Amino acid sequence: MIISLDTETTGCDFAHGVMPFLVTTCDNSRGPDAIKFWEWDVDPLTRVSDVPSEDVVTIAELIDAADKIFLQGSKFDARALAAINIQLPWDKVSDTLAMGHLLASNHRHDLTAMCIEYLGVDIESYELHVKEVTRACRDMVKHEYPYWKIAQEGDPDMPSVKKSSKRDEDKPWKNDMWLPRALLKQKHLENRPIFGDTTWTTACSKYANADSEHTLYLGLEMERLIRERGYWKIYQHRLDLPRVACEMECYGVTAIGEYTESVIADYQYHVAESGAELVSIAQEFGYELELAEGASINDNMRGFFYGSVEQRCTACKYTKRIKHWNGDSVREVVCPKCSGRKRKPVNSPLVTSRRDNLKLNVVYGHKTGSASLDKDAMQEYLTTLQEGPGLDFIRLLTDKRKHETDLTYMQSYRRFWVPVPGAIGYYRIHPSLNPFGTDHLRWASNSPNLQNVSTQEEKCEECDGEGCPACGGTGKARLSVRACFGPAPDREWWDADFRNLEKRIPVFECGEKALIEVFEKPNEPPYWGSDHNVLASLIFPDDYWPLAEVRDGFKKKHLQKYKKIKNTNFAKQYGAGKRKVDATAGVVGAYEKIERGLPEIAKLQASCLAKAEWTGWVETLPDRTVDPDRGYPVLASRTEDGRILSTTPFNYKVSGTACWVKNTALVCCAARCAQWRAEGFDAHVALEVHDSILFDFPRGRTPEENLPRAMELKALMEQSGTNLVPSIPTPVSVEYITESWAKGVTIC
DNA sequence: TAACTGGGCGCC
DNA sequence: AGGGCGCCCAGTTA
Repeated sequence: MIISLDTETTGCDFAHGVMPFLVTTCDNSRGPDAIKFWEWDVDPLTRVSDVPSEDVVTIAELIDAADKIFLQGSKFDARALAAINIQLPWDKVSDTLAMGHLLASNHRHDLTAMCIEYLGVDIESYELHVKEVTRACRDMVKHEYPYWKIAQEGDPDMPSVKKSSKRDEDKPWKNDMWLPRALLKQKHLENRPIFGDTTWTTACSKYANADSEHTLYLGLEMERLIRERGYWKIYQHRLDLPRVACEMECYGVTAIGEYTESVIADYQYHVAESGAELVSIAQEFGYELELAEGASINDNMRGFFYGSVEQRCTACKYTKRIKHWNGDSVREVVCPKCSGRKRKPVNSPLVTSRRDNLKLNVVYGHKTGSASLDKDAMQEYLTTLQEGPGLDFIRLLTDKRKHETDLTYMQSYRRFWVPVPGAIGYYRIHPSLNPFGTDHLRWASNSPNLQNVSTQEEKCEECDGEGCPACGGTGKARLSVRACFGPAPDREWWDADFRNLEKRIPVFECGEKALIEVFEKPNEPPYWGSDHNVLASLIFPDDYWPLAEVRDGFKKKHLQKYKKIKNTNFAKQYGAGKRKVDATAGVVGAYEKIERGLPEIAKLQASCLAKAEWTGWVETLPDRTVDPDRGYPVLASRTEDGRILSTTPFNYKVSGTACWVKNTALVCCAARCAQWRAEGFDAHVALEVHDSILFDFPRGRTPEENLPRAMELKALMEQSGTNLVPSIPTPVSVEYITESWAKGVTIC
């Protein structure tokens, strides 16, 4: 028997007690009883659902009897079922989300969109109805039962709920689909008039049942397509990912409470202090500054940067500030407030006053052409402005924005964390992981996203060496946000990074000689293991070659040029086009010089583009252990007018392949950890960040005790690269962490 | 008030 | 026209 299954829950925050309140299944008998569902009451005061144990038994038996189970986003259902003590048998699972990504990596992968794409069926009406009903109920509850626990931003039990979010799942009403049933029940209990109509009671179950029914037929159709296109082996292999993601999510990442709290307090103090200083500088200019929150800039601040125009009514208190920083002309008009009103028009004139304030030159953003105040633009001001209050202002503001960004991150970690039992002062964060969440093969992570934890450390400004009183001789004014995380007291972390993974893949695939030398002869001239040096030799040959025999010779003598080369290299890696490459390098024709100097890479890029323009997609390098003939298909991006976005095919192929390597490594390492756990060694995979994997081990008595295990995982990771066709050496470096994530010790 | 867009910034 | 993501804020619009 083949079944599909769908769960509706009271939210996404499983670590905070979220529960399923509806389970629906559909089998492939096509009979009248194909669809079954169980809907449970949710206590409106606690949001705990009342799940009869006989229902749990029935559902477990049904799952047990099934040969195959179709799920849309199996990781979510696995976690929901785990909350009612049902273990999902992963070997039976087929996931329509995984299939949707395989069949069309950059299309929408929600059930509604995929039903339209693959079945030609529109099931949106069910969702729209349940949305309408739920929102109406939420409004009623807000007035009549204000003490009911409906989903709201700021509720500590539902940290992922956001007022306005792009993700549907995070929207408040999405968490309250149990509400219509509860509200109707309450009204009935109180003998109060029933509202709405009979469809209200069933809106949620009808929606859920439509989901499970369509998941079944969608799943069957998608499996057919995957077989037809020859990706069956790859699909089977990909099905390991949601299971691993589920394990990682359940385990989570530990954070150090005391440190996080003290850094938050420290940053808050600094932000408040620099904020006050900024206001006072503006005051010297006679300008009433209103600072924006976080790293953002508001119109008031823009007025201070570029000059402001203010209009005041001569008769009333009306004032209007006009942004003239973008060149808007100012028309003098009559006051809109006290002119032309009901009685007789007064026509009070407005008085316009202009101020120059900081009078910065506008730095234009490259995307929209509008004025930009990002950190690049700020950097421009920092280097061009002369000493004075203006420069002070920019310096302070740059700092404040950075601190505020870090602050919001840390505050969100605190919102999501839960105490670690038995480890006072330690907390665990369970970010949601989506192995199918990007346009290529990277994983997405949210609530919170631990893939963007800042690594940047702040230098001590008063530092004059060893005996510095400000920093204790460390040279650091503040540790990075990364220091908020670390292993629990009886644990240790091993952080394994693929070295230059995305750079190695194309180089070894096409055999570009100079770059292979970089990787194979890291301690020899002329490149000394640095691909920056290769670019330097191409773009600044006259500067580079005389110094090529000395390690870091070019870097030391031409630091500014070296920095430009480095940025150019990064821009190139992420797919920058000709104009941007030339601009970053500061050399006209830099792009061509690179192309001529690295002809094999250029050929590979061209062939990726040609393939994408012909077929619309590229394939990652095949994996001989999965399917030696096929790689994973990744659709290229297209411009608005339908052409292939020329920068994406190569980039997608390379980062897709890199992630394939990391994904296969992750699966192997997770399996190894599971084996160790079965043997009594409690090892876990805690996190992945695109080309790195973080392992959480029990603390050894010495750093060496668990080293062999770490080396075994390193070897497993490295094996993934050699499984590619062609085989690619993918060395892994390993850090050992006992205190905080910012203080790793490089082992190899 | 909610939904949406744009800009900014963190990571790889 | 510099790839991928998530999150936050400001400002506009329905």
